[in-house]
Amino acid sequence: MNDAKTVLPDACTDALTPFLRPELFRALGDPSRLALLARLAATPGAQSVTELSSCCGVHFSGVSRHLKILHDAGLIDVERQGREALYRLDCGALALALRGMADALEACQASCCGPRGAEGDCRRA
Amino acid sequence: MNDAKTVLPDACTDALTPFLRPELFRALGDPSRLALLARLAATPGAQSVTELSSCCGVHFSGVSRHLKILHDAGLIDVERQGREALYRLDCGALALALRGMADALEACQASCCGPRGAEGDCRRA
DNA sequence: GGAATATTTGCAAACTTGCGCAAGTTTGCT
DNA sequence: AGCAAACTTGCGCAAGTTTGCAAATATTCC
Repeated sequence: MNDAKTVLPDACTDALTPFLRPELFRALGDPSRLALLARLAATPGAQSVTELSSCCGVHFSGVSRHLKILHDAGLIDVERQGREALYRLDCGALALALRGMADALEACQASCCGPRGAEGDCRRA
Repeated sequence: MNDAKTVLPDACTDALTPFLRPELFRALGDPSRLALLARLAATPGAQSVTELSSCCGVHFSGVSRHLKILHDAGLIDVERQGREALYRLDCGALALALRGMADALEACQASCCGPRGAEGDCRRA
C-alpha cells in the first residue's frame, strides 16, 4: 500500500466544500420534515402551520419548530400575514443545493481519476 | 382561506416519495461523515479505515461506525481485502439520489402551479 | 376592552447520537 | 502456535433531538 495517498488539495475539494453543509442535510434527515416538504411541494400556494400540521402526525407546536428548522436551512420561505405564518417551498434553493453537490462530486471523481480511467479509477470497480 | 387545500395525490407526490429517505440525509447530516465523503471523493482509489481516520479528528473506531452508516445509506462501497476494509465512494448512487430529488421537486412545482404560473403560483413570490 | 384564533416558546420526558476506550474478531506473518 | 495489525462492537457518558402540553405572544373581530 502506498504510504502517502495523494489527497488532491485542488479545485476538486474547493468546488465540493461549499455544498457540504451538515445543517442542510440534518434538516432533511427527519421523516416529519420530509413529509412537510413533500406537502409544500405538492400543494399550490403557501400554507399555514395549522394546515401543514395535518400532513405528519405531529402536534402543531412541533410542526412550527420543524418549519423553523427548514427555514433556517434556507429551504422554505415565510410570509407573515395577519396572525398566520404562510410557508412556501424555496424549490430553487433546494434544487440548487442538491444539484450543486451532485455536480461537484462527479467533477471530483472525474478529475481525481483522470480522463482515461487509468490506475486508481474510482468508477465502477 | 380555502378550507380544503388541494393536495395533489398524483404523479407529483408519487415521483417525489422514493427520494424522501431520511436515513440518507441523516447520513449526510454530520460533519465528520461529510469530511469522509469529501476525502473519498478527492482521493483516487479505495481507502482503508485507518487512512480515512486522518481526515476528521475522530478515533478510528468512530470512523468505522461512520463508514458503516454511509454504507448502509448506499453511499459507499466496501471491499474486504485481507484484514483491511477498503472503502470507495459510490458517486453514481449519491449523484442519482440528489439529482433525483431535485428533479422530482421541480417537476412537482411545475405540475402543481400549472404551466402559466396561474393562481397559486409557487415560484418566486 | 375582551374573546377567539394562530403561532411561538418554555419545560420536561423519552429517545437518539457521537465519542473514546477497552475488549473481541479476523487475518497475516514468522 | 504466537503475535501484531486492522477493523468491529459493547459500554457508558455527555450532548442533542423530537414531542406534547401548557403558558406566552401576537392579531383580528366583536
